[in-house]
Amino acid sequence: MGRPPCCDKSNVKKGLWTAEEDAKILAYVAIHGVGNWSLIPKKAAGLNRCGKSCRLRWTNYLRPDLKHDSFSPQEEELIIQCHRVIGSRWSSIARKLPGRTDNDVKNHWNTKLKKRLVKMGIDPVTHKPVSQLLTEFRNISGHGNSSEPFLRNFKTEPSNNSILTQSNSAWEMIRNTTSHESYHNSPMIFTNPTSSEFQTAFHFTNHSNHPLNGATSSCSSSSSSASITQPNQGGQAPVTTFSWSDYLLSDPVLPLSSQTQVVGSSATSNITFNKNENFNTQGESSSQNIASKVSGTCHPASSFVDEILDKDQEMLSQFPQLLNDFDY
DNA sequence: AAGTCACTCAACCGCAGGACG
DNA sequence: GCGTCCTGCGGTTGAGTGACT
Repeated sequence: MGRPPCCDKSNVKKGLWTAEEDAKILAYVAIHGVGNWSLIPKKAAGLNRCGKSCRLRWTNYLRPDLKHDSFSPQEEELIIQCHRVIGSRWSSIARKLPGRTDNDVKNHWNTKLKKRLVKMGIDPVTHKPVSQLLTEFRNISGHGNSSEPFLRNFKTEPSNNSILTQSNSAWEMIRNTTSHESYHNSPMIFTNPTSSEFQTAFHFTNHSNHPLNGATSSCSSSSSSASITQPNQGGQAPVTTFSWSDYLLSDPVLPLSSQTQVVGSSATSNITFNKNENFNTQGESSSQNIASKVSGTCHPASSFVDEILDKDQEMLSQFPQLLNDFDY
C-alpha cells in the first residue's frame, strides 16, 4: 500500500501561476510565515493549488531574496567548480550562490554550462577531457589496439564538429557499454579538442592557482565516475595518477597504496562540504557494478571504494573547515 | 506567412529523511 | 517500533518562445 497523495490531485490546479495566485501566496506568507504549506489550500481562499506546489512557487520564484537576472561569469565558474567536486547536488551548489535556487542552478547547468563543457571537449560528468577518458577506457577495456572496430569509431584529428555527437558524456557511453557488441555498434564519433579549446576549458576548470584546484572528492559527480585526477593544463596529454581503472585491473593482492598516488590531497580548497555529506552511496554501487562487469570480481572495486573513503577522511581531517561550509 | 525545430525555464513527480504522535 | 505528515531534493516534463527554413 503506497503513500496517499499529498492532496486531491483531481481537484487541484496545475500549470503556470497567475499574478493573482502569486499575490495569494505572498499574502499567506505575510500573515502566517513560511511553512505549513499544506494549510495553504484551506487558509488562502481561492487558491486551489497543492501545498507542495505552493512551496515550490515560493521557493523558486516569489522569495524576496531571489535574483532574477542572468548568471554572471563568476557564478557560472563557481557552479562548474562545485559540480566538478560534488556533482549534481544542486541545493548545495545553490547555497554558495546567494539569490539562486537549486532549480535555477540545475536549469542553467543543463541548458548552458553542460553544453559549453561538451563543446570544449570536457566531459560534463567527470570534468575530464574526453581524450583522457578514452585513453583510460582503452586501458581498462583491453581495446588498446587501434585496429579494434570500437576505436575506429573515434576520430583523433581536431574537428570543427561537435565533440560528442550523440551523448552528453563520454563517460555515459562507457558506463552504458557492457559488451564488445555494443562497442562495435556504437555510432558515436569523438574528436580531440584543440589546444585552444582546452585552454579555454581550463579557464573555467583548472586555474593553476585557483583555490579550488586541490579539491577532490570520492565522488566527482552523481555518476559512476570515481577517478580522482586533475585535468592537465594547456592541452598537454593529461596524466592520470589515480584512476578507478587501476583498481579494476590491478593485482588485488598487492597493497593498493603502493599502486596509486592521489593528487590534490595536500592542496588547499575553499570548496567545502559538510561531514555528513554522503558522497559514496552512488559511486560505490556504480563502481562495484562496473567492476563486476569488467573484471568479473568485486574485490578490486570494493578496495577502490575503501581507498576513496580513506582519502575522503584524510582530506577532511586535513581541512577542518571543510566540515562547516555546506549546511544540510 | 506558415511550419518546424531547438532552447529555456517553470513546474511537476517520486523518493527520502526527519519530526512527531 | 510504526505510521503519518511535512519538507527537501534531484530528475524530468512540457508550455512558451524565438530562430530558422
